[in-house]
Amino acid sequence: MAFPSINEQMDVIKRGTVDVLPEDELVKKLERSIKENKPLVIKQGFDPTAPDIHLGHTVGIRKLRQFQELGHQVVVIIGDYTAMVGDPSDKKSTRPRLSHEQVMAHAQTYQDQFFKILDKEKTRVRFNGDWFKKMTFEEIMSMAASFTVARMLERDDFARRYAAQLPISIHEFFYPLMQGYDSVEIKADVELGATEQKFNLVIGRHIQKEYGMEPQIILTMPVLEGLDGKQRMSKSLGNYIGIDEPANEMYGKTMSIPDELIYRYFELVTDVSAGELAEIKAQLEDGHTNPRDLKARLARTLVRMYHNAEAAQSAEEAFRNLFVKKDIPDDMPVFPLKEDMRIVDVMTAAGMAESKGAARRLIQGGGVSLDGEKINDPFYNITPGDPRVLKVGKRKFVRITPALS
RNA sequence: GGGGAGAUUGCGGAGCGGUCAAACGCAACAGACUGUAAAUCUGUCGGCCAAGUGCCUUCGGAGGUUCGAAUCCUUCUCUCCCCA
Repeated sequence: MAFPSINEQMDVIKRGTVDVLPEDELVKKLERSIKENKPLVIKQGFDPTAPDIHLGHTVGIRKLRQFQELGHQVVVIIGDYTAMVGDPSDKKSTRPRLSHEQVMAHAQTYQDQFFKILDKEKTRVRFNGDWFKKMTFEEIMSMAASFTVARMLERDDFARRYAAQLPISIHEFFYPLMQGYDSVEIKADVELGATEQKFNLVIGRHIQKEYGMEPQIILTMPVLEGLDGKQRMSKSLGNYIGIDEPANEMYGKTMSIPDELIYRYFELVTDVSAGELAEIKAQLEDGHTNPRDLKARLARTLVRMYHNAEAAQSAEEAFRNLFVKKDIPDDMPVFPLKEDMRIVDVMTAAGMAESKGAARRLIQGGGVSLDGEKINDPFYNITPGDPRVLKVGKRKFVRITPALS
């Protein structure tokens, strides 16, 4: 197999990348790979702590995909053992430890989703439990001996937690060591991770040296901000776009990102070419283009990537009808009504409000309408007559129909 | 091993015997304005009841004192700090 030239490879590798450390070593590795016609081993680890992959994860996965396209060997590590520790990076507290069963179940759904982006044939998947569960205590001690507490405490989050008098459990110190040891096991040439992973990635270099290996290159990718534009995209913060989400959801969520993120999303999570990227950037800055239109293009692009062109088209139409023309959506959940019910009861029963109190407050706050008419009376009675559309907030709709009994 | 401090409603953080479902800030939700963007302004922010000086659950867990406890006592669990 012929590899592209060093420059071509570096251009691809550096798109969107924050750090390549050290860059000259990477160039050397690439040179050697071309000379010996041998692919580099590219590693990225994933904690199967949450079962859904969202756009934030795809930043790294897509970089792996690019390496595959360049002809290199991608190894995805499922951190079944490390997940039981829980990565303390960027967390202010100890994560709950997961059971091995939970982890394995998550791992399966993870893999299904990986291959929406990665080429399955060209990907090796390894579980780090494969080697960790066989380790003797002696081996664990020698691994632990390769690193000092002082260096461990240099790490930002540990330092912060220590200073803030928050608990740090000993087992959390194992996380970076284990991740580093994974690189030893698979003889990684390059390890990819988010910027917050930098410390862990550097430890990988350190440990590889301890084990007499050539250290890996570390490549850090930015952490993608979520829908709120401030915090990292994450499932637990609820500000994410999942790659398995229905087309309309995906489109709508994309439209709600702040304008400042439009370019970043194009750069990090879509395939638009370098030329198009430059054009988008220019349009965002020229003051003539409505950022909304670029955002719509982003939304279409994403839906096309994870669904298809028709879905993108219809999601866009649905979005326009709903929010530009303020029509009601075509599809909405149906609530069968058997007998008269008060509106607050319907809202709670249909899952549109957490409690009757909350429903009442929504009504009093003017957030509820029935067939387009604002309802102000929390005791309003709905009768199972004609089908009616109940709207709560901006985007919760339910169609009330008489129950067929 | 010894001594000290602490655990409050999503988070931070007041409260230190009744007036506490618990100040304030953040987040969140709804409304106005918009481009389901941002910023700003307004309202809400434990649950239940046709809604009131109403009832129920909540201030780490379990007991106790008291007419009355987030507040006092005992004990347990967890955390942090200092000493060894």
